[in-house]
Order: sequence, then C-alpha cells, then structure tokens
Amino acid sequence: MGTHPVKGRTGFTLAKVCKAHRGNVGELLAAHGLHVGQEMVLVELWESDGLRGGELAVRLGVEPPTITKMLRRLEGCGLVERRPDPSDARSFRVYLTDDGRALEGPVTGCWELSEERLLAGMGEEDRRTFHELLVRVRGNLDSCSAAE
Amino acid sequence: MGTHPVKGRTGFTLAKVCKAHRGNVGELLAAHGLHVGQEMVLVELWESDGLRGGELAVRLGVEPPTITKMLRRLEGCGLVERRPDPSDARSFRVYLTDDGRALEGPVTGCWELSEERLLAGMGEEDRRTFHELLVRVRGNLDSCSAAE
DNA sequence: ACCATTTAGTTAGCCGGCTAACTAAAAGCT
DNA sequence: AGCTTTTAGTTAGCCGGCTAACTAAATGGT
Repeated sequence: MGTHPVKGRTGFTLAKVCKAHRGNVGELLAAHGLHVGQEMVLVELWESDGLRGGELAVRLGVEPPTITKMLRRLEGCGLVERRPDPSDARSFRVYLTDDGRALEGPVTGCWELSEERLLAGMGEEDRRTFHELLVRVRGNLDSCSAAE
Repeated sequence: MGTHPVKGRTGFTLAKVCKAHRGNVGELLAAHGLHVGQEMVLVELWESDGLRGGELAVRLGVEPPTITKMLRRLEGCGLVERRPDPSDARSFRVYLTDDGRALEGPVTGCWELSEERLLAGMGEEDRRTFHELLVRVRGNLDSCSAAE
C-alpha cells in the first residue's frame, strides 16, 4: 500500500496547491459577485483600459473563445462594455464601467487576504525565496509552451 | 502606466504558474486520451483500488457531483468500473479495469516529464527548497479551508 | 416498531478552460 | 482591380470544477 509515488512529486504538490489557492481566491471573490478567473480580465483593464479582445486573450494566456464568453458575462453584470474598434471592423475594444472600476479596491483586497492565508507563518526570507522560485518556474513553463 | 500592483503578488504569480502547469500536464496527458484532472482519480485507485465514490471525492478534495461526472466518463472510456457496495445499497465501489491499470506507467511518465520542464535549470538545492515551501503553503491552504 | 435525521449519489445548471469549425473583415499578391 | 491568405471573433460542444435541489438508503431516538 503506501501512497503512490506520483503524490510525492513537486508537480503533484503544485497542482494541489493551485487547486486550493484557486478555491480560496474564488471564495473571497464570490463575496463581490465574481467568479475566479474573471478578476484576471479586470486586472488587465485596470492596468490598461480599452484593450482589444485578442489582446486580452494574449495577456491572460487564454484562447479566444474563453474571452468571448467571459466578456459576455462580464458585460451582462455591467462591469465591462464592448465598443467597436473604429480602425478595424472585425475588432472591438473593452472598457470598464464605473462598477468595473469600483471593484479594483475590493478585489485587490481579496488577493491580499488570500496571500496572507497562503503565506501564513512564513518569515520575510521564506516569502521572498518562494516568490523568486515561483518566478523562475513560471519562466520555465512559459518558455516551454512558447517553444511549441 | 506600469503593471497593476496585483501582478506583483506571490499569489498572482502562483495562479499563473498553476494555469501554465495544468496546461502543460494536460498536453502530455492528452496523448493518452486523458483530460487533466482525470489522472487524479486514477492515482487514488492505483494506490487503493475499490474506493467508494464519496471517499474519492474526499481524497481529491472535490465535490460529489464532480466525481459523478468524471466516473461516468472514465467508465465510458473503459478505464474504470463501478460495482455496488454489498454493505451499503446507496453506495458503490470503483475498480480499475486492465486499461486503467495499464495507464499507470505512461501517466507517471507524464508527471515526470512535466516536472522536468517545471524545474528546468534548477539545482538540487533549489528544487528541495521549492518542494518544502510548496508543502508548507499547502498546509496553510488546507488548514484554512478546514477551519470553515 | 416508527419516524426524523443524516448520509451517499445524482441531476440540473452555471463558470472558466479547451479544440474544431465557422464567418467576416483586413492585408497581400499579381 | 481581383483573388488568396491571414487575422479577429463567434459558435458549438466537450471537460473539470462548483452550488442548489433532489432521491433513496442507512442510522438514531423515542
């Protein structure tokens, strides 16, 4: 018996951490009527409003159909607005509404709270190390998916 | 302009790493006809065949309806078999088929390969540190969801 | 013995993801 | 100009997740 060898792998633990973290963030975001994943769209728009749909997909690292559906829902919630791109009739640009802008503070707070839970009991040193390692690992994954 | 502050947070980076990692594993598993997530069910069964549905849900940290649907699909693929539990008429037990058992090697290989990509260019020391930190973080997340 | 309560799974329906196949507009080539 | 190719988004449909509401069997209290 004993546990399966795969369970001891770093990748396996990472997958479990991800799942838990996503659930954690999702729980906090739900209080603001958001589903986990949608906040990523908002972050990009808070950073630069008026992006085109395709640009959003690239920045989120997501396929176009995902953006189509998410925007439909975010628009339905009145957080976002789609306006045609004057310079390209196939395209559109996404703008935050007042409600969408108003979520910046609360959602940022959710991220901060969830991060405090994530790193609870860890010192500055470990936190920095963890962050650095995550950034390196992210670079690995990005470059390997780009190489395809 | 500059990037939004949320993007600099450890939790944000973690979310991105997760997404990329999941995609990475998913790509490898697809070669064996599996969707990412399904392999978790198989891991539990390789470890202890004949689990009840509810027990599977607990081990995967997933809600019962998720198990219902996944098992229906895995059964449809012929990887798994559901037999009634003789001691409880509401319950059933899940058993691997020969095909399900045959996937153990290949799927383990997928995890190993994806882990090599994940940790590429990192030394033993960093790998160990990263693993330890992930385990601690996982403990944090588990305990906070259990406290609810 | 009986009824209320808890427990095990299912169904329906939503959301974030994906791929495949499509439409329509823009860009390029001749 | 006219035709081909590329690009931008959409639709349909699948999968892993979730919640809410339900069925049916086991358990517990009296």
